[in-house]
Amino acid sequence: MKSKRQLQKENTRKKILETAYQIYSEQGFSATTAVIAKEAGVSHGTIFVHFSSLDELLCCLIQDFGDVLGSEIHQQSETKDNIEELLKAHLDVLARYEKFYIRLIAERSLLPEDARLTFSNIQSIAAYHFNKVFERENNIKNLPVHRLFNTWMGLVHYYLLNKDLFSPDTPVLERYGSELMETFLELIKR
Amino acid sequence: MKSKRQLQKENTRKKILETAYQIYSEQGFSATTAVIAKEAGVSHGTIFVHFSSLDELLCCLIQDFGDVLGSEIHQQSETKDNIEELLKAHLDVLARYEKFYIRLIAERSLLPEDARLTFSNIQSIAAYHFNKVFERENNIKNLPVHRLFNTWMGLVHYYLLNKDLFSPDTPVLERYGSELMETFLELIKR
DNA sequence: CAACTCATTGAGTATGTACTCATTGTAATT
DNA sequence: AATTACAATGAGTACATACTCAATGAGTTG
Repeated sequence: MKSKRQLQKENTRKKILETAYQIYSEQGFSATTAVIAKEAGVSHGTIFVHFSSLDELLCCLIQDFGDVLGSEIHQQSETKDNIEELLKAHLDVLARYEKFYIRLIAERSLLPEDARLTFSNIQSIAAYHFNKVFERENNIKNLPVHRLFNTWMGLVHYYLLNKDLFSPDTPVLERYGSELMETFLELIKR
Repeated sequence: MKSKRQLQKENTRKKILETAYQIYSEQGFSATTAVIAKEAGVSHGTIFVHFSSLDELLCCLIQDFGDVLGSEIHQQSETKDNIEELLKAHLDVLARYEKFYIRLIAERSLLPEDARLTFSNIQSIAAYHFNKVFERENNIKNLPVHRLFNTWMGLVHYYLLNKDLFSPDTPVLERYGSELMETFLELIKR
């Protein structure tokens, strides 16, 4: 049985993480502790009671996010056994976290080392499922699977990173998801 | 006839811009004025004699760079009339400015508005030449040219942005340029 | 209910960095 | 030669932001 205090502490921590997720999604990772604290409804100092530094908060957040995203991609991909469904599942998951995911890939170069690892992990999970499905397929271009995978990732990320050009107001994947799939499927067809 | 003073002033300005280009290429755009001044061998305040703010320096630099890169891509592409040569010319130019170009696409989201426009212009020039060459070609997949272009750009940028994974020590395009071309050419083949 | 624990507070500190400006020395002008 | 113009200087300022810590008051314990 948890005491009232423990619960409150956990709630505060969770509240900070959730708020940071929202703020970072909207403003990018240069958002300040002051903004996060205010929005979370806690005092400035409280953040540093729960996290020893901004970097640690960032790492926890991205780690958590990576875990969720990774497991979602895994789950969604697990049951798919044709390429089209796999791509669709992939895009569906990304679409659900689009804003944060864009920030992640757009500002990756400025993030702490740990955060980049998280990102690599997500890629690995996706790559794994790609391999499984693509190897079985034989009506596609004869290219190493990892090159096809990189082409797909490149295409998706290119649209996400250039959201301001492609789709400034509505989510990119909502608007262009099917076009991306269509293009890729057409390209890999033998 | 330019006076000694004018010449010195122009030289100093040029020196600052060149140094900034080098420093930003190595350290990214979060490098400080102090570092640039020191490396350029001028005092801190001199930077602000020539540029009213860091943002202005950045914009001048990126503008100049965009002009050079754009005109090089234009020149190199002008004479090419088959896809393979065009892709090669494109990669050759990018390879020559690889470090700076990577910083540009990696940190684009944090750059001032003007800088992003520059980037769009470069893309437009490349897109123009793509159109010219691709329209003539008829042994390729039946997809709108802009989608093929985006696929190519996505693929190239994906490798550049993940240089730390693909090729941490040597330039990415030197190592993977031909693989990228080969992949793309195979994909678009009907 | 008294003593104690501890999550929270927020004014205060430390640090980093863009930008200023009075001063200086050299080139241009008279 | 004397005067003026001005490029360059660098110590100093303003400001933003991560992080600290003594004080607080509600929760827990005996």
